[in-house]
Amino acid sequence: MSAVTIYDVAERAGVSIKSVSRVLNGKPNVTEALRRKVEEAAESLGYRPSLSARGLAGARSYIIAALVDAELTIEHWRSGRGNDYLSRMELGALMECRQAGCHLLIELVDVASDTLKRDILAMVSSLRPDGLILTPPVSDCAVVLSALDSRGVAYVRLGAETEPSRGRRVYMDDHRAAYDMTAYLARMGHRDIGFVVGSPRYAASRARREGFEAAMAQHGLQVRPEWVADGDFTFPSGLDCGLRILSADPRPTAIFASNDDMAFGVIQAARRLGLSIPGEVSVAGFDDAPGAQFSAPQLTTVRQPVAEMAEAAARMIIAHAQDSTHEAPRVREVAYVVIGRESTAPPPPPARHDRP
Amino acid sequence: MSAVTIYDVAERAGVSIKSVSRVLNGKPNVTEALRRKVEEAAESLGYRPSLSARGLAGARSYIIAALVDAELTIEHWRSGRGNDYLSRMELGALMECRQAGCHLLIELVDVASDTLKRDILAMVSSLRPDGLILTPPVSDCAVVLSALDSRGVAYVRLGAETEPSRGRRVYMDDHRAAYDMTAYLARMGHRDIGFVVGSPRYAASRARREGFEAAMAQHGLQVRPEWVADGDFTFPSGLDCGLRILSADPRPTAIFASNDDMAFGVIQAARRLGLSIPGEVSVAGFDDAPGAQFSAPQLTTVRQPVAEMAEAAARMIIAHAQDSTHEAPRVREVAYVVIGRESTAPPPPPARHDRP
DNA sequence: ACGTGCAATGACAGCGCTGTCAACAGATTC
DNA sequence: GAATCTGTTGACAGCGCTGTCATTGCACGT
Repeated sequence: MSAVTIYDVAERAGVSIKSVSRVLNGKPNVTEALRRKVEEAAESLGYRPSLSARGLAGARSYIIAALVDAELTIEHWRSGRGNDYLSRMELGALMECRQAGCHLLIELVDVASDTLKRDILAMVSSLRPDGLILTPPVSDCAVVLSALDSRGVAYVRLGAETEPSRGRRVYMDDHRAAYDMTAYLARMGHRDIGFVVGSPRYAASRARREGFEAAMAQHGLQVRPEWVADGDFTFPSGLDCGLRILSADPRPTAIFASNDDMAFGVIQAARRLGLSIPGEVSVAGFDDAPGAQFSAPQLTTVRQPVAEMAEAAARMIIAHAQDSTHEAPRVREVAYVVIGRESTAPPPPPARHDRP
Repeated sequence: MSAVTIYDVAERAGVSIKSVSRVLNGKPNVTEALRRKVEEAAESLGYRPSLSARGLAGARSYIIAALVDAELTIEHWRSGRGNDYLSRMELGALMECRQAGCHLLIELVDVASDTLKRDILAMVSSLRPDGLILTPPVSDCAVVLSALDSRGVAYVRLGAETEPSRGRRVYMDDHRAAYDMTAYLARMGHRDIGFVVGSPRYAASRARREGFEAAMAQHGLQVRPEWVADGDFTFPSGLDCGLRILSADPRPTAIFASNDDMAFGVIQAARRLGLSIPGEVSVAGFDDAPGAQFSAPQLTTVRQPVAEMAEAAARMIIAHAQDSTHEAPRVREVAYVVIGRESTAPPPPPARHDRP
């Protein structure tokens, strides 16, 4: 009826609870005979140590907490949409936790709160997690980082751009990815390329824009202000920006949006304006959102290996928790993939505006 | 530097730790003066009780664990896709947890494991969660339910169909939803409707098929075996089933797939066979997946309020944890919405096969 | 023979809370 | 005024583990 404790196992195996503890935690200096006895007893009783008791008594809690932006979450919740990034992050983290006998806890953080520092400290002292996985935009929040640093809590910043050498970090090169996508369009023959900027809350937005600009400069192409619009990563903002950019005269032959939702918006805008895609306008996105391969047309985009990033992050935390003396790498870059699909094609023959 | 404990608060407020505990847990029989003193002290120290200590000492753990099918998760992880259902579930659960000061923990469960019962018991005694949210197909797994029942752990079954009166349950009427969607197609004028069955691992698959069949019977329409194919909720299986059904002669004028991913597969199949949608074939899905509104054409589907379901589930658990004597409702049905989009339209004029 | 060193094991305290129960004050009764 | 009750507060044990340190047993050297 009631739960099995370490005392039951110790009694069954005829040893002290300390020995049981040692065996179950893989501590050294245990004879093979003892190990077998304990393992058998534990196995036959279906014993698993209490998370609370371990957390309270020992240095480790076997908990990894993922910090997620509350505002973003509320937004998704209100609109009834899932969060693909978050979901993929969790999958990766879960796979790693499972192996290591850790537990994944999702925690909301309001980075706009003026008690943010307190909130973080309170959360940390309440949970005492083995480590934290910070998702964007939390991973770029200086207040959070300094709060965690002050407590010496291990954390891994996912997709962080600012203060690159602070804490542990697993990231993708957004700058280079945006550069590559822009170059991809340029190689196709596009010279007039528009850009939809992402939300300023995310450091990645800036990196993507700068990557775009760098590629344009590198290819001797001009970034025209009327072909650049500020979105906020949502579909409506993409629609809006798309309408604005495509109403310009002359209009670009390609538009690169900072994420897929906005790219869908741009596609919608083009449709409203009677422009065919990719015939008259090419559109590229970023993220490889779930809809990207079912959209009309299928969307050219950049795929970010979010699950892989989270796995690496969880692994870093677990390695640190198991042996904090052994210095493992604190930074890891993962590879992105530019995925060419139907929404991009060479531009129509230049007939609209003259070039000497 | 180190964490704030209840002792610090008690000292600051000049009271015993027990009084601090009472105030912070909202227990009765505390004078206003004491309450204020304690609250001030706690506030000024930024105190938050240790999860582990509370869990160990008291009856509650302030942990709600969501049980997720491991196989499903691994599948998603391998293919690099997110899990929209899971994501929306979490959003809802998180919103509720946040309010109640609970923490959400995601736990993988392998329902195919032959040590399943042990696994569940071990998990429960290790975590001692206030309650569990069971997601499909775990919510329909009898072994899990009986393991939990034997320990008296509170759980809420999400979208469960079998043994309706067992445990707490939040569900949507899949049968009626499928019925309604079928009726929607019939009202449009379709008489020849195909169906793609979902994975037998999910009880919902059966409910949806039966809803479809009931509606067909009700409308005097015949279910032709060659127009029904067994899928497994994946895109490739949808493609496969789509090809099979649409190659039949005669072929149906509409196909209703048990979920959106398979509907996308059917659309792909139609495209390969040179059939226009919805001109020659109408396609309907189920779930309102993220891609459904960006697909070509936009997909007619059924929307399930997953976040709302999870919210209700979390609320049930919290209510029970706070006061297990007060008997709250144990079953809750939520409303679905049939969303008509571009992928369905009246059938083409009957010219292919005769009817007297 | 005896001491020395080291590996294996156990005794015990204590992590930070909550539950139980006792102590005490003030109000109410006869 | 003593007895009783009610509401408020605190002392203390103990939840199930891990960390520290003591103890044991055994191989080795002299």
